[in-house]
Order: sequence, then structure tokens, then C-alpha cells
Amino acid sequence: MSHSTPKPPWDEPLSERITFGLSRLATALKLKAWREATPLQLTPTQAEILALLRTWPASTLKEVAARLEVRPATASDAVRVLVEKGWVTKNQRPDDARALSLGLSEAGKALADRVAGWPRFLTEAIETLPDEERNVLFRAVTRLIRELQEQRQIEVARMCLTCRFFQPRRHPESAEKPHHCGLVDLPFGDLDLRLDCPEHLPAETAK
Amino acid sequence: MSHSTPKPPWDEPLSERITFGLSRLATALKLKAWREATPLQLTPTQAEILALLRTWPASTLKEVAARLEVRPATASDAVRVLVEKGWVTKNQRPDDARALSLGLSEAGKALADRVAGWPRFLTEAIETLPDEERNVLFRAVTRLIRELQEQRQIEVARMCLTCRFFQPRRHPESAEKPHHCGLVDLPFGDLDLRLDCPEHLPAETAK
DNA sequence: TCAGTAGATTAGGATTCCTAAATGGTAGCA
DNA sequence: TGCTACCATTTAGGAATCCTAATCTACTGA
Repeated sequence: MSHSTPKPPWDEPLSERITFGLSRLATALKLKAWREATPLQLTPTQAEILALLRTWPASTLKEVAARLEVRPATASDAVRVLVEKGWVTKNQRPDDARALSLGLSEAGKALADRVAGWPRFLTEAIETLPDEERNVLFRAVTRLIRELQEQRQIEVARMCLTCRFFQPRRHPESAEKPHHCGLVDLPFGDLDLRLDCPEHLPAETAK
Repeated sequence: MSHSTPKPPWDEPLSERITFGLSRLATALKLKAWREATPLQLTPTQAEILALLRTWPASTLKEVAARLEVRPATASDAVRVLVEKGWVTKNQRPDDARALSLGLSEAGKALADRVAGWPRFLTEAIETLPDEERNVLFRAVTRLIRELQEQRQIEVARMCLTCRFFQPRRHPESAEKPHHCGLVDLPFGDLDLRLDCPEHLPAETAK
């Protein structure tokens, strides 16, 4: 290799350029959230709460705040408004009189259905990617989230990788579906991994 | 294929799960921006402006607002504070007395340097990915941004793919560096693509 | 039982967003 | 030149998002 091709004069590492790109996507998501929420008389935070309660009914306020990465005070305020508007119900937990059990009213459910599909524009863009690229993108995103979770940079995600029912590589003979979910007792593959499974139970904790 | 392996009982399409994952990363970025900005007496928006002016000095207010995806009024307010604090300079454009030419003061430059490396936590997580996966991630993010740009879902990015100096596949014989940058007159490859090149000139527009 | 801890709320303040309107400069055109 | 339409920026006012700190009530463990 006596004459290697010269390098372009810019030197941003690839990882930094990826971070930059992801930041741009984050900005787009934020903007979209505002633009779409306003016509429905919602704020982005309120919309997020509706979508969250759709998957996770009976959440406490603390859980909601954690998932949204805001302070309980902020979440409390947003929930108050949602209750006033009649979309969210607020009950006491049977097992802990301090804690709330939040849920959706009938009207709230309908609204949550609309709101849940929101970042549709991004989903559609992802669908234009070549299959193989999309698959790798999913794997990469999954790994990133797990990595950030281990570094305590992100709220714990209820993903297969950290679930007690998850049995990785139990079927090494299958290239397609090497893993196994002990809850539904079925084999599945990397591309079936869930990032937010309602049945998730942490691997370590007993209680 | 008489007995295919049964499917797991969940059915979220892959694209939706990727969107979900990217949304989580966006939330993490937002949170980090708050946490890191506060100790420096900055707000996330102000920090973003500093980082932007570092790469793009002499920006107008309108350009800043567009990149941040906020209204000019919002940007105007943030800039006012930065000028008051002595980090940003505000001059009139020589070619248009209506427009501003924003820049960094000496103190502002130092601060911008610190601020620019911020989403370090994400960059570090990306660096833990296997090489091949990271490469594909970059390609996918690049494609997504371009797709969103074409759909007018995102502010125009000054990326190679839309630059007049960009000559795709000019060197088809090279697997490594098939493209060519007409400005620096050097070949380069997919992994060298820039998402925010200061020399960028749009392909179509004349002047 | 009682101190310490935990979940939720409230109060107060700075910031972020928005829309709408005002100000002053530019540019095209008769 | 003068007129008009447009453009960049700023200001004003209001709602929502964030924060911290303090408070209240309920659980928990020694």
C-alpha cells in the first residue's frame, strides 16, 4: 500500500456525526410533537402521558415522571390538567394509599389511540430504508438503549434484554429465532425483541 | 415449510419499535441538555445557539431559528440573553441592514467549545457498538435525514448528498471511496459523508 | 410506637414556546 | 422617484414546561 488515497480534510469521528444526526432527529420529533399536539388542545407532555397510560394503565405518578424524565412536580401538573379535561382518571392504589393509580377514561382512550401513532412521519421514513439496513438500525438502537441504561443515563426500559423471562440463545440451532420468551413459551429472534413489554419483569429483583 | 415456527404474540411492526427507541434517545438527549446546561448558567436553547455559532459564524437570526426549529421570536429572546451575558455578538449584515450577523465573543468561544461536545454520553455509547453496526447506523441516520428533508419534515441539512460539489460514484472502481468532493477535489466514501458541512452549496440554486 | 422515608402536591420563578402586531429596511415596478 | 409588497427582527402577552423547596399524608422498620 505505498500510495493510499488521501483523506478528506474533515475529521469529525463517525460517532460524533451519528450523534449529530440523532440530535437532528430528536429536534424534529420535538417540533412535531408541538405541532401535532396543539390542534388537539394538548401539550407534548400531556400527549406523552396519554400514550404512556395506553400501554401502562394503573401507573403511579412517579412512574410517569420517570418515564418522561421530568420531575414529579411537572408530571403532577400535567396530570391535573388531563383529569380536569376528563381524559385521565386518578384513583388511589389499593396497596398504598399514598400512591396514585392513573388510567384513561373512555374519551381518553380514543384520544390516546390517535396520539400513540404520532411520530408516524418518522416511522414512514424508516419504512423507506432497505430491509437489511432497517434491521441493523433496530439492533443498534436496542444496543444503545441498553448501554445507556447500564450507565444509568436513561430510565430503565422494560426490554426483553433485561427481563427475567428472556432466555437468550436457547435455540442455538436456529439462525432466525435463537432466543426464547419464558412467559409465552415461544422462540423468537433479534428482530422480535421488544423495547417496552408490558409483561416485563426485571431479571434480578425478587419481590 | 409445513411447520413454521410460531410467531410471538406481539405484533408491533419493526419500524414502530425503532421509532419508539429513537424517541427514548430523544428524551435522553433533552434531559441531558437540561442537566448539563444549568450548571453553566445556560438553558438548552442558549447552549444550542452557542454550538451552532461555533460551526456557523455570521448566522442570521432567521437561520438560527430555522436550525433550532423554533420561531424567530423564541430565538430572538435567547440571543438577547446571550448578548447580555457577553457571549454572543450582534452586528448588522453588510449586505442587508435588516439582518443580523451573529457571532461568538472570546468568552463565548471558550464556552461553545465546552458545550459542543455535550451529547458525549451518546457518542460514547455509540463507540461501544461493533464497527459494522456503527457504519450501518450512520448510513441509516443519513438516509433518514435526507428522506425527512425531502418530505419537508425537517429543516434543510447541509449534507454532502445535497451539495453541488458532491459527485456520487465518480470512482466506481473504488469500493472504499467511490464519491468525490469537487471542492477539496478528493475522493471519499459513504462513511466520510458530512451532515453539516460549512462549505455546503445547494445543488440546484444558483445564487 | 416513632423516626425516617416515600408519594404526591403546592408555590414561586425562570425559560420556552406560541401568536399577533409593530418597526424599519429592501426590492420591484410604474 | 415614489409606492407597495415583502422581509428580518423585536416586543408584548399568555400558556406550558421545567426547576427547587416546602408541605402533607402514609408507609416502614427498628
